[in-house]
Amino acid sequence: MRWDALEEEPCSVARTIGVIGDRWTLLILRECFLRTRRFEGFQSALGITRHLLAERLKKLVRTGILRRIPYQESPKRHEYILTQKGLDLYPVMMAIVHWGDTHMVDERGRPLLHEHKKCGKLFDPVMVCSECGEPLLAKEVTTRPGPGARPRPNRSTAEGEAKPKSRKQATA
Amino acid sequence: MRWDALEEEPCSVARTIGVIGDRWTLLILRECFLRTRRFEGFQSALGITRHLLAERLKKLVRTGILRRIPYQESPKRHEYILTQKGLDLYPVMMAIVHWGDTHMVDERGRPLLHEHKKCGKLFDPVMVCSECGEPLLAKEVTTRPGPGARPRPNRSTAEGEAKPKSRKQATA
DNA sequence: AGTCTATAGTTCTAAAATCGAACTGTCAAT
DNA sequence: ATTGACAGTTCGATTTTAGAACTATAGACT
Repeated sequence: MRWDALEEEPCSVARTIGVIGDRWTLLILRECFLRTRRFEGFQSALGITRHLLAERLKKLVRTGILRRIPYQESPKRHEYILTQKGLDLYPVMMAIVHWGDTHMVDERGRPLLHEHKKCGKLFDPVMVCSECGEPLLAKEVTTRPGPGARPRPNRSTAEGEAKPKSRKQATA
Repeated sequence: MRWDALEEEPCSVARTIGVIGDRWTLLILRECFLRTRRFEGFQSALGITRHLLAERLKKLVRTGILRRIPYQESPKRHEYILTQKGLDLYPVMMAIVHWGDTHMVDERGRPLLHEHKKCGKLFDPVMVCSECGEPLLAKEVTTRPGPGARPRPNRSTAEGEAKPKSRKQATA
């Protein structure tokens, strides 16, 4: 599977990953949400090589996540600003932050706290159901094919109720 | 920046990305949430090389996201099951799915719909504030250093109010 | 006994991506 | 004339990934 093929898969996860699913891109987006806007700002904050940074920024502009806006003439200089499409990645970022806060912090605790201007409190992000407002748990959700569904490539026999014709079952 | 260094950064995004922030790992996790559990199942669903799949599964087990559980003896065979830590990645997955559903679908529409067993309806995932329950928007959130904060490496002069000593301002 | 299939890997070489460092170019300030 | 800020580009060396073949165990089939 080549990586430009990802964007044509009939799967919203695969398509999204095709655009933002690499390490540097995600870190660049973190910086965007922390208000970094300029080449040097990204470079010094991340330690990314200039070569890759230039390439990733180009891709983010090409995919409509960032906009490249001039902030001065002579010499021409540009800032990279999140578009609405880019801002819509906020839940992805917050979900990542929150998982890290929950499972990856060291003894010092969280490096960053978030305050919701609307209610004035420090908060955690919670993923809820748009219909009933309850927090979402993986076990309480089922999926079904949507209008854009296509048959998945062979998942063969590896799935399901594990019917190994007559092998000794593990006791776990 | 080497990649094992990511997990020691004082940033929950960086640490999380150090664990799940590559393309194959995210796709493997998608499969996990779609109930794939076995080596062959992942391999045929994803088209990943067996070499990389083995490596990524090992890492996911090592980081406590998957558990490797025997399901038969002779020959020994194992399934890869999400731990609670892994299940907690559900909001990350759903945020990615939802962004893809919003910004990356083709004319056919969504490939997959989600039903919430609790309320019985098809839903979208919404990220809300744990304190007031309102949907979270990037612009309505401010950050402050938490107990685990450490000074960030030089973000130098690239930030802030863009005070180019006296250069011609762009008109944008 | 020999062969086939299922499953879960490991090994190897070639191709692609990334790193690290240096280099280019514009313009203001000194 | 030189230096510094900024935004890249170029290039050889290193690391990762792709793609294919190979190993191993054991039941089923002939």
